[in-house]
Amino acid sequence: MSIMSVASAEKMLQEKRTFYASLDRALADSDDEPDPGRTASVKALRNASKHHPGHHSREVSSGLPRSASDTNLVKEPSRRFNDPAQVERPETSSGRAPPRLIKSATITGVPSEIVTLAAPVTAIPKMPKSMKRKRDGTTQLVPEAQQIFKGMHFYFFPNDDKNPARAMRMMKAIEFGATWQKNWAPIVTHVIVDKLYDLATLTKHLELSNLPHQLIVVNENYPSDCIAFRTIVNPQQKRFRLKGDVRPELTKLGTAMVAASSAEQQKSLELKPAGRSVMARAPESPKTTDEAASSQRVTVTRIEPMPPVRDDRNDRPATCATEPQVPAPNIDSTAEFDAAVRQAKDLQYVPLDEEGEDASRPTSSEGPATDDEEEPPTGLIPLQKRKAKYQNFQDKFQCMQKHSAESSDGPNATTITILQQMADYYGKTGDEWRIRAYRKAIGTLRNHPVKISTREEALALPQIGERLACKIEEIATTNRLRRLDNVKAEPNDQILQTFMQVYGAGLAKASEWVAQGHKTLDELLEKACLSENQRIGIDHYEDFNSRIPRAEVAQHGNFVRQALHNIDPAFEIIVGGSYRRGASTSGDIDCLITRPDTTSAHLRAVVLEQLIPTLTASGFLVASLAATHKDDGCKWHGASCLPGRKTWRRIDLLLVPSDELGAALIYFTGNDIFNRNMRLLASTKGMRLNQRGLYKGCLRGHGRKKLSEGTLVEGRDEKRIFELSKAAEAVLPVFAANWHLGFTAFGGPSVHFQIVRHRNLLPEETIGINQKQPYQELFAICQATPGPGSTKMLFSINALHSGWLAGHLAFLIWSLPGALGMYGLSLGVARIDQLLPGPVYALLTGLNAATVGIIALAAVQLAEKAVTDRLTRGVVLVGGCAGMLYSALWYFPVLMVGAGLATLGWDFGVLQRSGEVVRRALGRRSSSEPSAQERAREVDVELQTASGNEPPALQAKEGSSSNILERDDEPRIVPAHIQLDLSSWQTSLILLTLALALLVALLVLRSQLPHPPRGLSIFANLYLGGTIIFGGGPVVIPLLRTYIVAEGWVSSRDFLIGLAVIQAFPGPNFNFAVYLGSLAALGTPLPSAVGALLAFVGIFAPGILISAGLMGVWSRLRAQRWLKSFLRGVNALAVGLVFTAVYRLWQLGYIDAQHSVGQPLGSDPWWVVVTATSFVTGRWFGLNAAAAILLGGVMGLVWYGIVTG
DNA sequence: TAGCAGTATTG
DNA sequence: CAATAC
DNA sequence: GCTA
Ligand SMILES: O=c1ccn([C@H]2C[C@H](O)[C@@H](COP(=O)(O)OP(=O)(O)OP(=O)(O)O)O2)c(=O)[nH]1
Ligand SMILES: [Mg+2]
Repeated sequence: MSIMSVASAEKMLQEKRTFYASLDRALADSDDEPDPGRTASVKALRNASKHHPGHHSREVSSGLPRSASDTNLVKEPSRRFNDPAQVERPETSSGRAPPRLIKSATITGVPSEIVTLAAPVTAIPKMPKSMKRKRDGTTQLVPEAQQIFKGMHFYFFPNDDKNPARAMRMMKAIEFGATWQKNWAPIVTHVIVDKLYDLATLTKHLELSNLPHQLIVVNENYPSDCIAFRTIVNPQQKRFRLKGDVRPELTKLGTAMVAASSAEQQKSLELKPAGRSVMARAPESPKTTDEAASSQRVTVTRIEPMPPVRDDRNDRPATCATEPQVPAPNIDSTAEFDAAVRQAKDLQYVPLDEEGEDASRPTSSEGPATDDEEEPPTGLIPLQKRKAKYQNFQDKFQCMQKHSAESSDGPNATTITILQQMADYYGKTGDEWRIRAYRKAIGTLRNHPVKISTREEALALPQIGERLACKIEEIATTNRLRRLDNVKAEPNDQILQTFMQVYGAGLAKASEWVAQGHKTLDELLEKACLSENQRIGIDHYEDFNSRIPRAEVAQHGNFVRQALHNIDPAFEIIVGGSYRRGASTSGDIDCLITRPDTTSAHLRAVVLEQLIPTLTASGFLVASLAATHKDDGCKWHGASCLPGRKTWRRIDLLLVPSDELGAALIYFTGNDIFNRNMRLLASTKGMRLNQRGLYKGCLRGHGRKKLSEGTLVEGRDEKRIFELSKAAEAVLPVFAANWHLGFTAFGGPSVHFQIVRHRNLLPEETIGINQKQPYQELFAICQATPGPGSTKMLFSINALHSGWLAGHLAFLIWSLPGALGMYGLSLGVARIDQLLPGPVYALLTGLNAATVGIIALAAVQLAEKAVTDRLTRGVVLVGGCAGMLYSALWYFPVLMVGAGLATLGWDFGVLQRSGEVVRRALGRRSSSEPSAQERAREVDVELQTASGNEPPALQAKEGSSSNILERDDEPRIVPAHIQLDLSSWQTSLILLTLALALLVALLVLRSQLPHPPRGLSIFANLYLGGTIIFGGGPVVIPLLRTYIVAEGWVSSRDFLIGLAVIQAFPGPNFNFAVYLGSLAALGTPLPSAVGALLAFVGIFAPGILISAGLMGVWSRLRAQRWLKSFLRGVNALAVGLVFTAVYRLWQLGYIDAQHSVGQPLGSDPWWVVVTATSFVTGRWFGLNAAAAILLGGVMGLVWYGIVTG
């Protein structure tokens, strides 16, 4: 049976492969080129191109791919006479029809002469500014066969060439055979509308009430896509639709045709029309690349291996960006924060073999490490700047990618590299947003532990939609992507690429240059019109595009610092940017200049009038590229050059008044993506983050903000409170703030946290360190271990910075007040016993009802954010049900482990099914021991088919927690003192063993003693609870109920009273244990204080022990997929238990004088109202938890008043 | 169907 | 204002 | 190109 399922799965895969293959063939056919023929022509072309270099260059200068002409040479001459002439392209939909259709139409079409007659010669866009057509002022058309727009008449809107980009498009369109109709005429077949305009504007402009139905109206993407794919693509695609175009998709007539002709693509991958097959144009590519390479003056700089600390490497390889989401009280908060941090910090570089890999890493020539920035695969660094950042170097090595990539990174490495290349392609021409989408998708793929090979799997992942999913499937099954093949080897691309890397030139300028026919930088220097900065940029192209070794960055920094100190020693300078992030090489030197208690005016005065002149005079500053002149300006960009050296370096100075330092540090430490994510996060919280501060009350109607409010930033008085480490200063208020904001809003505070941390912590931690990394790891650890997250975080940070003692101290300060309060409460409750006055019952019931609402809210949010794939949802369900149906001491750990194993088994099953990698290992297993593994797999497959289209997709959404960081992988240099070497692995081992031993000992002891003393039992139970509670907060409740109430130590009513109160108490929810411990000691010889203490220690110890222990070995563990997989299940189950808590509390929340046991809240509709109110206000009205609960209390009292009065 | 970070400098 | 940059 |  299982075998069958496997077989069928395999068969499906096979089918897919053949399907793609046939698709290929089909496309090839449509190109009139049978496969073998294609290959042959390729060869021919190669030769041809070798023999006619001159020809090529000329072609290039016309701004279109040489390939055009090349292809033409070899391509069937038959093409020559069949010219489109689609003046009256039949069915109007012809334009919408995919390539093949058009081609056939073409053949039977009217001869081109007619067209020409009918359609006046095209108008010629005048290229912007300096752009002069080299040859005879006429646009050079591509060879006829390539003139995909032949017979088409374009009307642009706006129909002028003022905008260079548009002018560019016009030219291109003309080169490819279209005409530009300067005036509106019936002959127009296509209207190309700029993105900015909508349909209404267009129709108004044309004074047509409704457009001719055969007229094709598309946005500016259309011509470029057509050109990119060398074919007429379906203009109906959404991405070509303009704003406000709500017209029905297709005319009736068109529908049929499109449907028929594009069936294949639709069905397959919705590949956008894949155009001609790659090969058609392959020939020129060799030439191009050579040429480009030489023209590029690429400095092939060898990267300084910059052997950062060795041990550092070992320790941080990687980081799995994606920690299992752990439910935590501050749901969004930790998650989002974590996400942002991750994003910013590099997470996952996961060498398979850490040690071995490290050694060779910097230059490891084989590994297109898929990664960017500082790790060019071969020792050569194609220069690249920020803009080019995502670019890959291995275009040429695609064939090799598979292997190297596959082995060097996650299971989806291959897919990722290819997607990267797609992104690169779009990066150049396409819209930035698409790139953003690709980046995000790549990010989630990277974090995904399991190979994604089907559309459905992919679809289930966040940031991956229909279209990317299709692409992913294609890549996974064929290992390539047709579109990419088409796009590659676009000859001008290389040049464009080169041009775009000159400082001061971007896409627009570079395109312009290319269109003018420039091919080399030198040529630009002579002939093109350049801005001042661009000239410098070209003069120092190599300089500016080389990465700067870390040491040199520091030297530049010191140089500036010294000069500054000569002027005024109170100035501080911090080298930011990638340097501060710990990169081993930087693209520039980012200097942040500040001075305590100084205004920006003063800073500016000093820097601009003294520092810069001085440095310039001394020959250090050699160029000024952008300088502030305005009063509020605060930055200076230029170039510097160390004495005795000749390479110029880009240097940026940022002047920062002291009260903006925190925000400025965030900004300048960056990683641009991190910044963008932080800012996005801020905006979702109704705030605004920029380099000066964090503002709130930011309204965004359609575009802008209104209220800017005081900076929430500054560290302020929290310092007074805690004399501990700076970290404590930074962190505690955050958690405090977090509390106030309730457990649903960490967003603000997390931003706050960042700022405060930068401000207080960093300046003294010296420059040049990456401080985020360790924190990020701490978060990961705290999330992945049981116990209260925030508490562990606090403890760890302090321990890290100031030693164990400080860690404990901080922990006590954080949790003790609440614990004492709870203890006090327990005494009160114990005394009062049954004698509560009526209003108190009402109050408590109100609190309970509201708490239920809040917990339900938490449960829902957790479920939504942390659990997203089928399996874990199932686990949540199981957990919830299982928790409701039964509960016992042993039960929860078993459930947890079971859930962990389930996800583990699932992941393995999936791996096995789709990844050839694991197959053998598992196969071996299944043959000898068919049961377990095999069965698991079988279930998978069945589930999959049964559920139709939505198979596993593991560990998807990661919520915000994991993946914001799409690009992250700068190697980092982290100073030893800030690393997580807090514990060596020996220490770790000891701590972990201790935690485990204690657990075992307690349980054994307790079960062995016939009458275990209450104290021991309390401690044992809570210790056990502390060991298995992941995520704290709500999760703690059902467990404590079982472990304390079910034992009969504390009454249900008292439990509820405590629960209601703890919600409004500061400190961790785990303090609830103190209360319970105290009460549990009642009626035994044990003093209640001891009971409380035991409970306190018992509940906190395991978490602290484990997380402390893990710190030393975390970096090794995190890379383990199985661990992530396991934790995923555990966490999901924990979420399920939260639902259980909702149910149980609901059943018992109604306390009154008549009953000693709580009644269901449903017994009086009012409590339902209260619960609903707290849920709704918490969820949709942004009311924080504490407030919602208090509101519940008030409502309870109101009820009492009404009922009794 | 709009949104995707938020600014600063240049020409 | 658009382009480029951080 | 994804999300809401
Ligand atoms: O679009 C951007 C670009 C940069 N920055 C911030 C973050 C970045 O860290 C800092 C410095 O920019 P730079 O271009 O120098 O990047 P970097 O992070 O220092 O990398 P490198 O200089 O190594 O290229 O400015 C942004 O906020 N947005
Ligand atoms: Mg930099």
